[in-house]
Amino acid sequence: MDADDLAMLAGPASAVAPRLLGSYLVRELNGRRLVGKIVETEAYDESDAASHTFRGQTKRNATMLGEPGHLYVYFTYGMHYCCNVVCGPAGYGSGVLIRAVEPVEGEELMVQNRHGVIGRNLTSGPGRVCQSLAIDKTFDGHDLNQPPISLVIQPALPDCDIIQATRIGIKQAVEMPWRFYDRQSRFVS
DNA sequence: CCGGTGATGCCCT
DNA sequence: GGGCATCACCGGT
Repeated sequence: MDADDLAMLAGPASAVAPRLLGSYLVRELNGRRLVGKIVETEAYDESDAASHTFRGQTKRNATMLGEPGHLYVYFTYGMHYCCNVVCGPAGYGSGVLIRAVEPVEGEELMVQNRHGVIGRNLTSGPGRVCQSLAIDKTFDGHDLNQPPISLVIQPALPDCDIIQATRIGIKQAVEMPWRFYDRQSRFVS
């Protein structure tokens, strides 16, 4: 990421979320590279009742109020990790949940991380993304400009390929249309 | 293909 | 002590 990319991430989550479609999440693991193309995202913002930051800063969500371009990882439902790209200015709690990626490189190792799951279910869903790329809470706060997890921004998808919809799995603010996915991808949750 | 449900642990109230 | 930004598995279609 260069200075322009970081400036983009400092913008509002609802603008960053569609902009991240088509970019790459790169994970270096055991000397190998795992690359996933981001194909589904959701925006979360402190003005938003579904967001972890809605009720202010806590020990769990502190990363989300930090510097844009870092990774916010949280644990949920007793067994899954989910990861977000922190966005917005420092001090403002917002981020973009990575809900699905498409394997681009290192698919065999992703399958191994997922205990043999193959096909669409390999990486379609936020818990699956983290498991396939071996991302856990130890990476909460990680700078996405540094190995072993980095974000490589690609050109924006054309508008005609971006579908906007309501978010999944939440009980608050269900009507906000802050989920975005790539129409061309079969790896959407 | 679809909906229901059990698993399971941490954070917040 | 309740609730959760989920997943895998099961059964019925």
